[in-house]
Amino acid sequence: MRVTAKQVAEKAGVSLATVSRVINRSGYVEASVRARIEAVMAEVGYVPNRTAKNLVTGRTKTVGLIITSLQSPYFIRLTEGIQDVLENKGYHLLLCNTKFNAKIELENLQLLREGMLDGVITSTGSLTHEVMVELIRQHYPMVFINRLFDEVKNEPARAGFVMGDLHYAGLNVTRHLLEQGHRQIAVLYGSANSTSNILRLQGMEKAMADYGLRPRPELLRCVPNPPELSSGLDDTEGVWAYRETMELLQTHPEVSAILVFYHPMLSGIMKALREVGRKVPESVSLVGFDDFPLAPYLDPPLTVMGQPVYEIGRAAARLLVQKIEDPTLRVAEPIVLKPDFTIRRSIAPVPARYPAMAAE
Amino acid sequence: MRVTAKQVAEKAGVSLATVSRVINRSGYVEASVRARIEAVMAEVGYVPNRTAKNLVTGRTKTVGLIITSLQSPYFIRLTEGIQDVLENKGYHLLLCNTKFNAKIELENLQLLREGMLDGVITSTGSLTHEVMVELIRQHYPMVFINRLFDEVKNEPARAGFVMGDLHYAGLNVTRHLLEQGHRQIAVLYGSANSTSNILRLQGMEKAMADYGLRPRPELLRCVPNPPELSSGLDDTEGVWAYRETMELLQTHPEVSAILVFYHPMLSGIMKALREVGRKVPESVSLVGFDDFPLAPYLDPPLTVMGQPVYEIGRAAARLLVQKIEDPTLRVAEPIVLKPDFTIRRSIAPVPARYPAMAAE
DNA sequence: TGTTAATGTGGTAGCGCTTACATAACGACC
DNA sequence: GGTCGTTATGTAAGCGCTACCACATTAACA
Repeated sequence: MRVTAKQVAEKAGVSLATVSRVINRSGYVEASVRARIEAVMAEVGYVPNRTAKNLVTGRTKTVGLIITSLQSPYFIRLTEGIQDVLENKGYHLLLCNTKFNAKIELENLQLLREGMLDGVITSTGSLTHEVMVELIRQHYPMVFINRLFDEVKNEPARAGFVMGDLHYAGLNVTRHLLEQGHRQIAVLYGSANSTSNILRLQGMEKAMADYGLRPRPELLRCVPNPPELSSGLDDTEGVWAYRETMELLQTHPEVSAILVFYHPMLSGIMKALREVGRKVPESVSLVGFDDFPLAPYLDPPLTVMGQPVYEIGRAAARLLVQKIEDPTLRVAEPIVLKPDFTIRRSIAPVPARYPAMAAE
Repeated sequence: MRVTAKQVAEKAGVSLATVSRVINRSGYVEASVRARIEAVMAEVGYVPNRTAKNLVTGRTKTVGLIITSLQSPYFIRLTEGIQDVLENKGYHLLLCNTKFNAKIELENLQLLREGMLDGVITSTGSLTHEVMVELIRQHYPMVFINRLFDEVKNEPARAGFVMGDLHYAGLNVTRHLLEQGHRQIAVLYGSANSTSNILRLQGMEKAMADYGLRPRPELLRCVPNPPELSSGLDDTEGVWAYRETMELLQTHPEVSAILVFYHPMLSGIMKALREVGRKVPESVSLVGFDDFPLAPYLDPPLTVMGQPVYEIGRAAARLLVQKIEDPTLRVAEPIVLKPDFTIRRSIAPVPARYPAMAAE
């Protein structure tokens, strides 16, 4: 039924080894023999079995990418960067979309242990922290995006790290808002305890500290637990964000600016703002993190603090492939890329008629 | 170094077969023996090798998804639907983003032949038509989204088809515009000769025919050739769409409505409209195909003709898994799902002051 | 002529697992 | 007591390929 290399060998009157050499262009094969074998392969429609090859080489030329959502332009652009690199290095991408569900994430990490993946790139939060540390210690090729592991900082490992300078990002956005008179700054983020959000929040704290202020914990809102989220509903994250924003605005109408750390929440936030009649930017300023093509065409055009996401993706993929192909390569310093601030119309100074927003 | 099932067997004092039975929960194993084996597995940190299993079973529990872009909310939502189903059936997703590059598409289809994929779902255009037909004839499990193959219509095959009713979609949008007085309707689409675009255009033709009109070919604009596109540039499709739209508006200022078949073009189109001072919807109406969370928050809120994309994805994945697991299952009628029209503010009647737009 | 290196080909041992198939013990049942 | 079905375990034949080693031939050069 399916033709094997052995059958090709018999039909061409050569050994299996020679056929293998032709397939992989390895070793020496006389031109005429190669031609004969290739003719036979074409004639019988031979296709090599990749699974068998994977078994004997111990490689699959496949890497896993673990993200939490496909609705975020950040993950999308990241994926594009990664894929563009993988593609021209001959690797394939197995996509795992966790929707903040640790079980799904663990199942896909298991594929790394099971030898189905040569390596993994993760850009998720802290749900599977211990397992990650364990895998790093076992020297599996992994690259983490916007995430660090203090536990293994000084251990030899094949793990790599690529980051945007998120502390700087949080600091700059906050400073910009403070300069415009904002004091009641709210944050909506997707994942508690994720390195990226922690860094951004620390940047924010720093900027506020420079003004002798501190963020108000009740204005920092996070995504709910996974089971609630992964419902397959259209715009799940938006629906949640809508509820959270409504609650926020009703209990804290003094909020004068909102930082959106996680873009899938944007639709819900804007819906809530509309419903309660808070115009952007006249009555509330809005800043997104990470730019996307339609940001300039929103109403109003969205100001964003962006990372060079595509480049981050490329760097991550390059690093991972390096680490896969050279097992001796050990951890280097994290690769850090600078963010860029794109100011559009969704930010405005605090209006004088709302003193509560400027109150400290 | 890595522990194998054989080593586990030795250490537990049983045969390899029994270990395999424990791993797969197949056949009979005495409770005490099972416990002993499991204890050994835990002790030595045994992880089964998936590649070896794949080789002997001839299955990988992995399916490929081929799309043309990640920047389209259509593909994103489709992917989510597919993944949600695959996940709970224990399958994994290998993602192939072709960016209209036939070479990339072919390489990934090859994985199907090579046994690395159990099946494939495609949602792309016509670049690899012959190969698809060949694969269908060879009874590989495949599901096509918004695409039909007349050549194999009456042949037994494992191929499946899932579609939105795109003819109906094109017809309805066009009719709606005609009713508002529009006559010079332009279309910007991503892929020439793709079944979905052909169906939408046929729907459009039908609607116009009802008015005694026909679409003007010079107003129907398609994406350029692949090499031009796949540049890794930020918002590649948008940049192209910008150029195309500028050209369109300059040579045909009488255009009063634009249908956008491919969402990644939207940013470029809106940029062009802004630059030439064509306000939406006052001086030009805009309709997108397929809804997305931020559509209501664009300026102006975008009217869209949407498909139930998530459901299409789910149906496709279910069908594919069925066909993988039951090789005798043969082609059924295409699954067709109805679209839904969401009218927002980006459409308006043709203004009386622009007679050219209403001219036939 | 002998020595060495380069070229070309075959044999075959696995990679780590699943899966017949064989075997055997044990009740149950007539 | 013989036949059967059920439970439980082992033996071994591969799945289709790569990669190592052995061997043969030729070319190159002192």
